[in-house]
Amino acid sequence: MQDNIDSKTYFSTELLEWYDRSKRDLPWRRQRDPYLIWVSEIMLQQTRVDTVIPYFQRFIGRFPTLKDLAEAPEEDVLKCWEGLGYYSRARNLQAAARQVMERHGGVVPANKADVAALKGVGPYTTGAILSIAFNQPEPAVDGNVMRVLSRYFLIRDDIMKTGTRTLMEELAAGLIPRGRASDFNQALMELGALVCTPKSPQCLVCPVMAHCAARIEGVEETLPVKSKAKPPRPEYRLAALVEGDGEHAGRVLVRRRPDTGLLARMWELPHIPAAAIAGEGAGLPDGPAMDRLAAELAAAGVPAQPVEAFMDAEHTFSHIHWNLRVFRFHEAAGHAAAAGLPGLGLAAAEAGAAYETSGSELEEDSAEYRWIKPEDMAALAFPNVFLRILKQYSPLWG
DNA sequence: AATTCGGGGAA
DNA sequence: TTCCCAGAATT
Repeated sequence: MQDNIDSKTYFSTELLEWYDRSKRDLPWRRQRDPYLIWVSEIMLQQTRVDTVIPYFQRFIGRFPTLKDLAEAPEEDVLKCWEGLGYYSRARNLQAAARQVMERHGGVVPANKADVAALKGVGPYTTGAILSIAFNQPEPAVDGNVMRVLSRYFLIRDDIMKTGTRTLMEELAAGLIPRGRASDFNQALMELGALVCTPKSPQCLVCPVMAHCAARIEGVEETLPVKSKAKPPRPEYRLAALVEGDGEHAGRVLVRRRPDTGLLARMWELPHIPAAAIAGEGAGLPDGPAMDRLAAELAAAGVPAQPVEAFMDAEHTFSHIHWNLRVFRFHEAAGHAAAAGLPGLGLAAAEAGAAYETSGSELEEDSAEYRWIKPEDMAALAFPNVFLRILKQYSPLWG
């Protein structure tokens, strides 16, 4: 046991010394404004430092104070988050900022219960805010920390299990040197990011290599133990890029997604589910696909004529893999084209059935549609996959 | 305890 | 390709 205590003391001391010497100069480390620390921590959830930096700079330029964020239109916040992913983080962050305005007079609270009660703030972020911004001795256990601790202390528990994180928090709490919670927690994550990496850890330059149990056993590459996530399920979708006519000339049709679920409240090109698309297995023809899409558009009050199959696009979410086939349409102002393509007979209708999915596939029937021009893109948040499509359509839309 | 939430960088 | 990243909310 004495050896164990020495091992812990050694770990904390050496890690802190290493951090003081080699920490990165990151934007959110240049001050200790709890609001800015908080914003950075939310952005950093499941997201790399290099990805976050430009978003952080832009975000705090647009919303310099918690009050600015609380008073902004939600659309502005979402637009600022565009491309960063996990958009509920942005909506929760703003909701929490409004919480702070109402409950705490605009001052980020410095106690555990109040911080943990903020929307979008879970166990990790609670510890991160309290320790980094207020130097309180709370653990902040993320993926980096679990990797470092699992190796140094040779912990073989599956880090995907809830109980393992609790175990790690108790261990991490006991490692925090008195008065150095802020630096120590950041040091732990910094080590995981720069040295104790998932693959090919740089043990030879690690400040705590001498007492790292996994290194001594030669098993550092096998830790942490982590059960594999399920692969994303494939989904096939038919999307429409509708060019406006007449008063809509120079515009394209977009719609806003529902308030909840995947990509909530983001804007997108209209699309419908399909069982498959041409080139993906069955080699289905494009005609029936365009027919179904035209019917969908007509139902939305937008008669349109198909022009061509424009492009395919893929996009992987955590749990879904989208295969998109995008068709270009031209608005047919004046007459309802719900009947579908001219010249498509019964055979085409039967082929169209092959696209249909088995379950209920009705898209949001009350979806909000809008004809937009390129300048409107500055105010509307789109998922990256649709930004790519629009950019390929024309640089005007990039 | 399992699923649902994006997107991209690195090997 | 595969992994996984300064995770949280929901069911």
